[in-house]
Amino acid sequence: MTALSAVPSLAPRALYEEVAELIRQRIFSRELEPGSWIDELQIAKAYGISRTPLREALKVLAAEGLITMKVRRGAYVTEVSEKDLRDVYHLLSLLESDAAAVVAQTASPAELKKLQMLHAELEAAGKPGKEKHDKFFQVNEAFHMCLLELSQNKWRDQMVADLRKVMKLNRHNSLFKTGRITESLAEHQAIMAALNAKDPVATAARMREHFANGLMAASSTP
Amino acid sequence: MTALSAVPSLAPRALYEEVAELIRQRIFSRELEPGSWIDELQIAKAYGISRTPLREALKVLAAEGLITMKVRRGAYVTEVSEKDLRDVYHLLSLLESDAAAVVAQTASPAELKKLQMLHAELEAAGKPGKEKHDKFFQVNEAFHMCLLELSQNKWRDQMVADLRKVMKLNRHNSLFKTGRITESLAEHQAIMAALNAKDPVATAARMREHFANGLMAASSTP
DNA sequence: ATTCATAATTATTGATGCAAAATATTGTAA
DNA sequence: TTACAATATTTTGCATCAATAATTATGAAT
Repeated sequence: MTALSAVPSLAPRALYEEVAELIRQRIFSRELEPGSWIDELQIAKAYGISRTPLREALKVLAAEGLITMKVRRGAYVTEVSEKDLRDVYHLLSLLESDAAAVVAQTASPAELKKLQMLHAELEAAGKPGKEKHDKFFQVNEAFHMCLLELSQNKWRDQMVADLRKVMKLNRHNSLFKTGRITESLAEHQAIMAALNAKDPVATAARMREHFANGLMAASSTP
Repeated sequence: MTALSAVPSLAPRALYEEVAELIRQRIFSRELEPGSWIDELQIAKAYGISRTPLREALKVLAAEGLITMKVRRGAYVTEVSEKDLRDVYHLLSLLESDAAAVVAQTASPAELKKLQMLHAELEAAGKPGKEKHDKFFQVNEAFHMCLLELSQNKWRDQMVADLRKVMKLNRHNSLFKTGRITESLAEHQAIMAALNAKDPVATAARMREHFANGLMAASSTP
């Protein structure tokens, strides 16, 4: 679902956006390690572009928190501490559980069905034996993002998206953790049940539990 | 050669940062109105700078949500709808009440004293007769920001700061509203009491009420 | 007179060049 | 040999320049 091959006629993105996405992926894949310096000249040359759009892309990534700008010293991939990770996780829990409560109150039958379908897709992707973990994580993110969108608050969408990007900076990240697939599916199941019951308080509680468990899994593993 | 006063302060900021701050202020003062197009050439000429740092500044402001970039159409000051305002307010309430709960649990006596002093300053600034509303709003923001900082989550600090900037885009903004000074002081008093009692649940509840009242005041006034 | 097409103007976007600043290197002296 | 200073190189940051895309204006044809 990368927008790298986006149709230019329908979704014309500026070059700095494209470059930002490319660097994002290089950061997530840890090709660019946290703490490392970003060589503007080298990257510009590698991509065959000038430094101008590259520098604009770096500003965008800095605003997202993925890189840190130091005056007269250039751009560095952000290093996230254990505390940073906990802090960001706490905020994700807060924002997403609130969003889930909103959806429990406002979702139409069709919207609930859409979530149910994504959940089914998630269960299929999480079947033991299958080793398509990428698919699981992708659908998992789609589920969370769908819930977010249904809560109809674009400002929260943006914040959660940014926070999730920061989470991806960390190698030991429960959002990407294997081995918690079964538990995660059960928790999603509980969330869906609360949503179908249109119980905002229970939905928020289930979502908070989902995050709390994820955090425990992340911190218990070195 | 620049028209900007390049004061070499202790924390030297890049030109694009300075320019971003200047444009921020022009947006807050409504010199640049929401929806209006930002003339790069004119501003660059007015500030006596080139368009390169200006464009980087615009990228920063776009990330904050203050301006919106349209492909091949330049930058526009963001227009916030009534719904946007409610959405942002909702998030501020969520984030700040959670922060308050954290502070209720963790604040040291010295930190509580610092908050108490800011509260006293706020009461002094809000005394009827005095017409220094600017002072009141300034101390009010300082109080909220101090609480935020005490909750020790820089990511939340950043998000709240950005959201508050978006709030400032709106003219009818309860965060700046006069006439609610007395009520606001009483609510702050209640928050302080809950903080001193080290009761996180009550503190969060008082903070939520504070925001709910602020929203009502904002929406009831045209 | 209205509509469509083409040209011209205008504004955004990307490239290149230059100066200032910070770091690395080398040389000298103690 | 080590420490300090001066020089050289690297790199950021800003300015200027060129090209591309879009909008507006103008003209012709129906």
